[in-house]
Amino acid sequence: MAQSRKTIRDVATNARVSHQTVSRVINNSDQVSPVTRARVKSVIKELDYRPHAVARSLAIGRSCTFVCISPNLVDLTFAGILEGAEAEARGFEYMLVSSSAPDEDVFSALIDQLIPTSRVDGMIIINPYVDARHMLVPKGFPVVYVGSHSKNTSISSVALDDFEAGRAAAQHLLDLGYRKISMVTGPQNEDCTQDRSAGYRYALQKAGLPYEEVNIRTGDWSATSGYVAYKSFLAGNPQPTAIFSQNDLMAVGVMRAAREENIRIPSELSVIGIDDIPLASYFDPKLTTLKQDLNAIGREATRLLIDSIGNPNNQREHVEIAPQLVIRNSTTLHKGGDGQ
Amino acid sequence: MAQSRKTIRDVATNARVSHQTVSRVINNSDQVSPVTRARVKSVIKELDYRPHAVARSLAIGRSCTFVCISPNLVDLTFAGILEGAEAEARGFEYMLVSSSAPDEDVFSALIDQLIPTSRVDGMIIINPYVDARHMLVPKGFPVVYVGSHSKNTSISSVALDDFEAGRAAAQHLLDLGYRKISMVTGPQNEDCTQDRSAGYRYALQKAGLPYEEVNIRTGDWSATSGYVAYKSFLAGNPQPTAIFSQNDLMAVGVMRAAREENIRIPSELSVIGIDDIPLASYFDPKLTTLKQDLNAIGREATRLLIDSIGNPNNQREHVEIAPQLVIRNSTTLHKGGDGQ
DNA sequence: TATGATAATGTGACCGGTCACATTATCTGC
DNA sequence: GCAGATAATGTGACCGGTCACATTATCATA
Repeated sequence: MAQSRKTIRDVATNARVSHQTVSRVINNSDQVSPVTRARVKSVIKELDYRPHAVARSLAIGRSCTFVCISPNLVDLTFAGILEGAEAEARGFEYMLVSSSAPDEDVFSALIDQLIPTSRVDGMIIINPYVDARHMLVPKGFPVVYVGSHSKNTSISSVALDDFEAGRAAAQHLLDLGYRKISMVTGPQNEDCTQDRSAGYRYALQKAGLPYEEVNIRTGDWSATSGYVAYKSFLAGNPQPTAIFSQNDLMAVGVMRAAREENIRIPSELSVIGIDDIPLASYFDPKLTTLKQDLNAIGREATRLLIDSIGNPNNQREHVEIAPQLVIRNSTTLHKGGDGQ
Repeated sequence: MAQSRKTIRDVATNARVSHQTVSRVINNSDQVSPVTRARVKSVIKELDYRPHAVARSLAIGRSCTFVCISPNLVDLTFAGILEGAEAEARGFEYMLVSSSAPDEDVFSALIDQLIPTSRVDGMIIINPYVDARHMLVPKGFPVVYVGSHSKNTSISSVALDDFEAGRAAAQHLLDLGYRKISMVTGPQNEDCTQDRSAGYRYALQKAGLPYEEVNIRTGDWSATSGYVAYKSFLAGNPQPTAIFSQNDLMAVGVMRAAREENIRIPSELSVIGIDDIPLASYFDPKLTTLKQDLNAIGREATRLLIDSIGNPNNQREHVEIAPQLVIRNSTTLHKGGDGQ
């Protein structure tokens, strides 16, 4: 009863034209007379014909699909980027699909399933240097990195302006009168950790303050690691009065640890993060932070990918998205003397 | 220089067999002699031949790809489900791609881009009743719903055991001695809201307590709506002493609002949520909640989808994943007399 | 009216696999 | 030693589009 899928040739027969003419109508070629076009279009509607994307991909040699691979999906940062990238891709008539690769092995398997098999035309990699994954992409395949500078001249990348975020965070605390500013960083091997640290260092230097290792702790972006970092600060002397956490999650961990020690925030300890996670204003106190426009980052990534497919030989581009200071209640004026 | 893609026929020529024999080797048919198989395999390796997934899809008429569409990606609940579904699909040699559809229009566009074009073989829809999206899927196309009972006998679904979650949450508060238990619900038109409410009602009834509208507020799952709900409770009398929030986010909003009113949690107000969001133990106090195993829900969704493709005529299945009570610090024994 | 340019349409091969079926080689039993 | 079964392999069409090129219709110009 229910006849099988309609093809371009069914339409052709019904419209008394060749299959090629139908193809022209579908692709809006101007090589078709108005009357023929109308007739074909009406048959298409009548038969409820839909072009077969897979067949088209095979014929033109492109899948019109991008993939975005992130280390996981539950990190809100990644999810926000993904949404932006997806929306932008839709506008270019590309599909964006996403997959997560918790480790190098899964990543490698995904690459193998997607690239040599021609399933995707391009790829957005979030955090390419989290492990050796950037090594696994076939040379020459269109790729855009998100969250890291690409160290490869032929690959574009987008990221938060991490240097500026680090600088602005430190500067905010300096502006409030703190002279000793502690910092909890992300993993040291990640670009954004290094850049945020460099910004922090720059702000201190400009203020004539020394950069001291004793004020630094390394975390792994998790709230738990922020918690641990704060406990570790307590072992030192003097106690921190202002902490710049390189992301909000760790800042949340810091605040929890401080509460357990009965340290009041912000009166005894100012805390600033980076990200502006959705729940930032639901913690106690509401978290001061540098917002990153994840959606913009995602959109930009797609744009760069489309660019690099259009002009394979053009120069790589590195785009940085400006952070935005959001002052809430976890930072306040330093009132305990002149600090350190 | 760089010659183009190797095909099955290139391999055939080099191995001095027909293309069909190569195809047999690739698909592990037992109709190939060991010696031929070895020869073909070695040529495959030598030429670094990779099968073209798109061509294969066209030939066999299936794409071996599923899509999971959620209202957005930034909701951690959805992301967790996605991760589970993705991992399970990989095991079945299916790809799972994900896309988000904020509204009915985008959803409809996605459907059109994916289904009639044969890009995907099946679909997981998270929150199919959030708007009219469940109406938009072509009849007969393999679909699994997540987060709602399917009202359609031919569609399988997976969800948290929402009734049980509602019951257990209310029961936990009853066990602590509360007799008046307020509730903040999700949108009334959603299945899971109704089921969680029914569970709550059941627990009250079993305890011989009346169900009173005055103790109920409707939210939209957002922290903000929990905040608003609590403020609204304050307008009533007597003040709530125990609140069951149908998700953690709204519970967080309730806690923030309570703090603003200098209501101490849990001594003056016990709060319980549902979800166990990753940050649940970083709020102050740490949130008592009913954990839902998102990963399991996702895995189950994929399994059901594969089932329904394998046996198109079999009965639909509705799977419920049990919640798990996680007691933290936002609930405590009722000590103000016997309550209401 | 013949000529060439242009617009509109048609033809068949092709993308890279798989399928159904045909063919050939090998083995078994009588 | 040969029929018949079975294993191993080959052949060509096909999935549903697009591409390059061929053909025909239409028109302006000399």
